[in-house]
Amino acid sequence: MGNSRVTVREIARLAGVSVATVSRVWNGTGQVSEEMRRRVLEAIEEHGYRPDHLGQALAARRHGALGLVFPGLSGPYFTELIQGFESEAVPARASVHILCTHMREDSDAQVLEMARRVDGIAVIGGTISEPVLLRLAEMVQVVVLAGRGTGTVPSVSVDNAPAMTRLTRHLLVDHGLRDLAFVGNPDGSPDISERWAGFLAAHRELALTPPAEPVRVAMQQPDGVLAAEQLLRGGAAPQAVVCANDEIALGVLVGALGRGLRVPEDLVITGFDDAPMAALVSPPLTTVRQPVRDLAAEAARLILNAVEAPGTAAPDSIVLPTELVVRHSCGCPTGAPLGGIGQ
Amino acid sequence: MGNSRVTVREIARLAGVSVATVSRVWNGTGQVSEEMRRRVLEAIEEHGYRPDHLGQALAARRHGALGLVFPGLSGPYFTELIQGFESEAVPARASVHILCTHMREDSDAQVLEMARRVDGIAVIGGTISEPVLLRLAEMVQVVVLAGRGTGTVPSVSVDNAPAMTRLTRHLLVDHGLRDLAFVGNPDGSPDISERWAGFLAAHRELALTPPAEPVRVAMQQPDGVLAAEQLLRGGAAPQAVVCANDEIALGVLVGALGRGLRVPEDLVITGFDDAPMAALVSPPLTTVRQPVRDLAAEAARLILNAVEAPGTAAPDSIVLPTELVVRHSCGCPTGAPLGGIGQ
DNA sequence: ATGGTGCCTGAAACCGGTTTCTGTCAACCG
DNA sequence: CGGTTGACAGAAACCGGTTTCAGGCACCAT
Repeated sequence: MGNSRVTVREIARLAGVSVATVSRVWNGTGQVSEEMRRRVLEAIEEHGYRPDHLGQALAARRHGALGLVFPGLSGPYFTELIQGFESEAVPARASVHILCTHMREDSDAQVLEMARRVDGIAVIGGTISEPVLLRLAEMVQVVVLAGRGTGTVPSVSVDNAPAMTRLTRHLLVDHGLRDLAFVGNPDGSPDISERWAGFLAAHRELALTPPAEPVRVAMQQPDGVLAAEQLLRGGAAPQAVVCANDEIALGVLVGALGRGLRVPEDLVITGFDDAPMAALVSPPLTTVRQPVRDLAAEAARLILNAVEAPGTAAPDSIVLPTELVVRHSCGCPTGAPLGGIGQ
Repeated sequence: MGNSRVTVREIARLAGVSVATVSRVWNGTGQVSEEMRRRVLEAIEEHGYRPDHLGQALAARRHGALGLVFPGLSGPYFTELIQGFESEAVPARASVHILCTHMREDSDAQVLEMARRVDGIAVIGGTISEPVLLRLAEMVQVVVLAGRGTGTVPSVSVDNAPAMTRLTRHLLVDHGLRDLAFVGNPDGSPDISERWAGFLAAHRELALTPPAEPVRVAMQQPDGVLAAEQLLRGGAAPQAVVCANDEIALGVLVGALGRGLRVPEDLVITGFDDAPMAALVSPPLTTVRQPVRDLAAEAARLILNAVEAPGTAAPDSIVLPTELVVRHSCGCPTGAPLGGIGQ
């Protein structure tokens, strides 16, 4: 019945065997006679013995745990990341530790503290400084998630820049728009930085002048509403608002509709992520689909493999593909065929 | 320089002292002469020694970790929970493990597995069955978060039913509405169950007939869109849609606006949570504010205290207050004073 | 009878810390 | 001078597992 206080030695005593035998029976390693096995299993059963995780971990010099470090938790993007990460970790019997740095100044210490408790860590790009990242990497296996790695540190990310270039080109070329705004803070994360770069690149390749500055706001829906107010306040509203993610886009959409604008007739809006809501709002959102769950799952797999086979060279960085999803908010007719659009 | 491979005994050897002294110096316990302290600190500094967490935890018989168990991760509610929980755990030097059961059938085993790795667990109400909850409680400190406890298991929740009764009464009495629909699955979680109960109670106390059945959908924005389609499809649309949370409400709002309805003129919509977006949509959402972060922080505190002082009797269950937030989506004029409304 | 071979088993070492317990030594007191 | 006290240091036990290593034993071939 009872459970947590009973140890191997206790079980060994009760079964009249050595602790080695108990361990062998429990783990199914080595050779154990049928008689011994029966006696041990009986004692285990009767006292509800389960080996202490700390003891096991100490002996194995492995924590059986993976860490995930965020700047802060917000929106479907991060929840998807967590779940993708978990979907790989849990079957591998690794628990998932999470840490939100919130950009606190003691967050470096906290990340290093986490490193003492896990076998590997996935860090969301832009969350911690490079020196700390490197120190981390000499303690545990590290992967940068949604960002660029650093020499020894591999990364998993998506092809943000090309995707954003395709999307922007679609607006500039196929819809003939000229006055685009970009909403999102490129300094906030590598993802955004690359999307901003892709946005600029599309302008450059067409010899058009992009806006000098993005509208720098955070990544959540309310921030989009804020951005909409800022953009639509003066008379000089842009023709299109290219948003760094869907959440911002949904916020901008709410803000625009709230001011009586028609989308896409009066204002074109695009997002990034293809969040579940993107397809459901009116008008449905033109966006870029990225495999967020896969991204995190891939990161977890990378870490688990490296932990499993420590000798192996640091794995290469991985870039997952994205997909342009054209809906109605860019001005395309609803249900437009996707073929042949934007290159 | 190096770090992770160096142990107490190594440092002891290098400093020419015993391991006991190294431990005393590091922890600042006991009496150590200035000379010894200096030698030890020098060796520690030079080799970048940090005590192994597993060794410490094993000796202390404490993991220094807390667990958080979810059905699945979705929306701002859960991210707020995580962050509230973390805000208490991290300063207490406890790491946070998370587990999404996704209602998998092996989730019981996974929760029990988690119990071997943490000092205490907060379980979101309705996530695991009562027998498992009780088994869990004999292994570690357990708190039910947003749900009712079970005898020995304390809980932290909000006054869902009274709050929903107040909100419903506001619609029935102050706005004279008669045909209300409830969107949300009462079997999905104790929270929703209580809100549905509160909704029914308001009807009962006014001798009115509530709808026989709620519209059973999940808790995210897309589900609200779905519910809107379902409710508004036939000619028999209700006068008001009372949603189990803000996310559903925002989805219903999007769905309703998409069908050309005016809110609140043609359809009244209310939510629950007071999520950030609630105040920003048009019309702003009438809802109930609940202290989600505090809820989780309180749960973490409960666990930490219990772990700190194991002798103490199981703490009482805690019910945090909520607040009715009247905005425009219920039909009240924008910026209406809150005083004197709904009791 | 002797030696070799495999199968089982348990004592002991190990993982990396903390803590108790014993003992030394100097200072202080009568 | 002998005895008490207190500060300090280290040996060893402990936390709860796993794994190595050596030995006992049965069986078989020579």
